[in-house]
Amino acid sequence: MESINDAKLPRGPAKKGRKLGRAFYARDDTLLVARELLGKRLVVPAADGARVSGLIVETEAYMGPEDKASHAFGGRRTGRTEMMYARGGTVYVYLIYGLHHQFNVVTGAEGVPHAVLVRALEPEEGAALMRARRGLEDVRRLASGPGKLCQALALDRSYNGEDLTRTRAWIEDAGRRFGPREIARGPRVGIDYAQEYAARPWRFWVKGSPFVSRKA
DNA sequence: CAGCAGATTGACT
DNA sequence: GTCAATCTGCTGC
Repeated sequence: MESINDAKLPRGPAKKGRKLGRAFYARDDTLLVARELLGKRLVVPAADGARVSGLIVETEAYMGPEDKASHAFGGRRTGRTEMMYARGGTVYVYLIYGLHHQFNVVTGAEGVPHAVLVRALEPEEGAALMRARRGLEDVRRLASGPGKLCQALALDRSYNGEDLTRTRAWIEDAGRRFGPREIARGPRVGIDYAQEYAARPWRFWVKGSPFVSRKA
């Protein structure tokens, strides 16, 4: 039986501006995908076709059904979490605290409920539109949190189930590569209830970036 | 800067 | 009814 993880990534150096393909997301090492998403560019075209984008500077890995912090812990399947079981490269967006959206990238093979939460962006294209949507000027605060970046890029539940290899939203190589010394890792945010999983260092961020949701 | 209340929907960890 | 992968605006140091 052929595994989806046998899929090969494009050989040679990653090409700047190239949209990431299925093979990037479909790997079963979700922690690796979370790390490698740092420095990639999340792009969401606006209604007029203008690009609104930012470099990913902070991510978190969620790995159900083992991970007590995951919505898919214990194999839970509900209307909300169903998309976590889709194949890698699928978008999982949900509403939290009744008002904030959270943008996740599903990883692994279909049936494996792993995902990476994108927690912060360094704004690039469309900063003016982001400022208007966020109602503030400071570029460091436009997308420095999972709820903030969804507001800045106008990501809502209509993106749930979207395919990142298509055109409604995607992630592309930005020609940025961070080595181990440029990446920090630590416990995930807001999951104190997750017992032994609360301390797992499954949050990754670009060391020293002023665009992350928190420095430590 | 820290601490906290409030907003408000989905799931029951 | 309670709490959640959050954020803002307020109070008070």
